[in-house]
Amino acid sequence: MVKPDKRDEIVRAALELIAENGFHGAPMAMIADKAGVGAGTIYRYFENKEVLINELYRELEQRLYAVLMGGYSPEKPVRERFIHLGSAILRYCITNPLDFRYLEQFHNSPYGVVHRRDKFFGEADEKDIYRKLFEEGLAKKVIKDLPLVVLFALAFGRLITVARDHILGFVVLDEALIKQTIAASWDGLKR
Amino acid sequence: MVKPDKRDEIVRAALELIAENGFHGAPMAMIADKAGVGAGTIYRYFENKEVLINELYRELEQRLYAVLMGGYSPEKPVRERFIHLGSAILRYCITNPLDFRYLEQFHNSPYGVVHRRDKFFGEADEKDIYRKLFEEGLAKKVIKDLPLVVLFALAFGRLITVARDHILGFVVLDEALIKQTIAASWDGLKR
DNA sequence: TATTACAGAATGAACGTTCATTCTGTGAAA
DNA sequence: TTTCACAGAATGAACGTTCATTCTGTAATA
Repeated sequence: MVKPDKRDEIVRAALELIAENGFHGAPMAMIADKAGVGAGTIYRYFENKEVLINELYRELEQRLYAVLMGGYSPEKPVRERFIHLGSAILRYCITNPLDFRYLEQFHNSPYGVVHRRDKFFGEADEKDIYRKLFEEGLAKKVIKDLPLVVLFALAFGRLITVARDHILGFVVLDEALIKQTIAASWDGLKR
Repeated sequence: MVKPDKRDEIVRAALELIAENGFHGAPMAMIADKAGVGAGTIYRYFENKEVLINELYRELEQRLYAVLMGGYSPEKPVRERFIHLGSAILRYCITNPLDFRYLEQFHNSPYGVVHRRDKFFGEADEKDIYRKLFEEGLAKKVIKDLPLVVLFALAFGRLITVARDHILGFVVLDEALIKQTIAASWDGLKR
């Protein structure tokens, strides 16, 4: 009975508003307006704002995961896989600036910290390809002997920063620059 | 007539609350309470909340700048200077977690984006030692030929990420690990 | 006494959420 | 085919709360 297109409209509106104005620049009334829906209607689909925010995050996370896995071959060398993942992330962020901005907002909010803490102390996730990749790199001694968390920060912390600069208009990332950036990132990791 | 110690208390309370709970977890009434001051009193020292937030940011920026410049010798080789700056930043963030968290909150808020945009399109700042350092590195061909913004992201984006992980308790950064992290960061930059 | 600094109560705008009501589409009855 | 009854989807005005800011009376200072 529940038509999914209303739900979709709500999610899309929330994504757009939150990505552009932050959580506090996106009141429920405004989201409803943009979705072409009554304010109360949102609550037929989401228990409250927090649930909406978390559900949207999970959807984006899944989309990103699908993109990362596209063309990913676990049997290739560590370096190649690293470059594959790095390029995929950068490209995704650049072609989906709204998604990227939303993910950033989320990660830099209390929601994000809780989420990360849960992940960190929780069971190893089957989906956690980074962890696997780095652990293999460590075992094969092709990357520096540093804690996983530090490796992750070194590798991707910088990429995210570059993506943000692109979206804010401080650089224009073309194909060549993406390649060079990822290569530089790898240089920091490899032994 | 205006006693500066009240102002100081207000600033200190704001720093602590905002660093720990974000801008929206730090209502003016709570800041006043923590500062041991009436809510209205804040407005004798700061026109409004935004002004308070920006002023606090500028104070922290200056403190950080002073730390970075301590023992900095512009005549030393690029690599050494890079390592000096990187270690100084990391150490500052680690020993002043409140400052660090505040700066992060700021940078990830609309205030921060405006601030950065102004800086980017404004005149070259005399205080901008990174720019000078990287420009010199480029001229002397010791670092990769990439846009300044990308170099900056590669170099420090990751350090910030590592610092956050430390503060959130995901790694413990000891002296050795700091050294290794900075070294890895340099490896990504050098030609 | 006149002036300034201050605390905290008062104010009003903005927000998330609720709920009484209206709308819409479907299936039964005629 | 037309009419009617009904379920449940949708609505938006209203509510209670929270917050930044302003107002007001009081105490300290000069």
